[in-house]
Amino acid sequence: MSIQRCCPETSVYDRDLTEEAALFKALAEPARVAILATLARSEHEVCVCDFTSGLELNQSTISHHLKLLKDAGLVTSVRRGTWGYYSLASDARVRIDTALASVLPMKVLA
Amino acid sequence: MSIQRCCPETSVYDRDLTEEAALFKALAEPARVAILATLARSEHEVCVCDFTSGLELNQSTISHHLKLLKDAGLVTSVRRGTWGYYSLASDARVRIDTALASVLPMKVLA
DNA sequence: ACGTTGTATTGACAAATACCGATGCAAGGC
DNA sequence: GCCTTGCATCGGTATTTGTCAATACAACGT
Repeated sequence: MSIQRCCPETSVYDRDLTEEAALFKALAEPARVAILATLARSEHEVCVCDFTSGLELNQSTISHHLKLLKDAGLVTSVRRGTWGYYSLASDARVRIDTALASVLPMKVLA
Repeated sequence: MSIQRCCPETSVYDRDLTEEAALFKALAEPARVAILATLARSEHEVCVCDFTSGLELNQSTISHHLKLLKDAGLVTSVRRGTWGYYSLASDARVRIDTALASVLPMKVLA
């Protein structure tokens, strides 16, 4: 009988990935991806009022999601008068791509 | 007095993005990204026992995370004897890239 | 058959989080 | 000054989710 090893032992990837997970967590809600998708497609900054009228959520809930996105560094905000405007952070795409690459690196073709 | 409109009205992106959000939710936990990172870097399938010994989590917790990843379609599993082996789903990378592109489409350079 | 072993599942609990109503705040118009 | 308006924040509740202990299950060795 040969040795019935369970497997060619693999060591678990040990780099800390909490930052990457936190970034993905910001994307883990439909309302937030809808906000990001809107910002990514808009030429200009987007008024908060557009989100409160466009999303079927309470105004305070939308404010909450905007805050989470801002905390994640994915959006920036400006206040002009009583209105608030949000834009996609310039490095949002790069940061997500980088995080994704940390998890699933592209295979280098032989 | 000109009309003090808040903004050039922007409509919120209206396609349903719950699927994309669900996919990102699978990536929204350090343990799960560690599992994916391990699978992505392994030549072979990885034994569950490697995760239970490599991650500082209860065996049932790891089994739970593996299930979530499997439900998300990001990993596949095989049972061989009493051992279980997990692999990265072949389309995992593509599915995530596609989801990300749905949210943040690449800008087409003029 | 019986015990062992590796993994999945169940149940319970705690922590995190999404949601809303109410309130606070800052800016503008009167 | 006061009222209105747009947004943020606070407080509370309900849902989700991460975690573990205990148990179930399936395959193997004896």
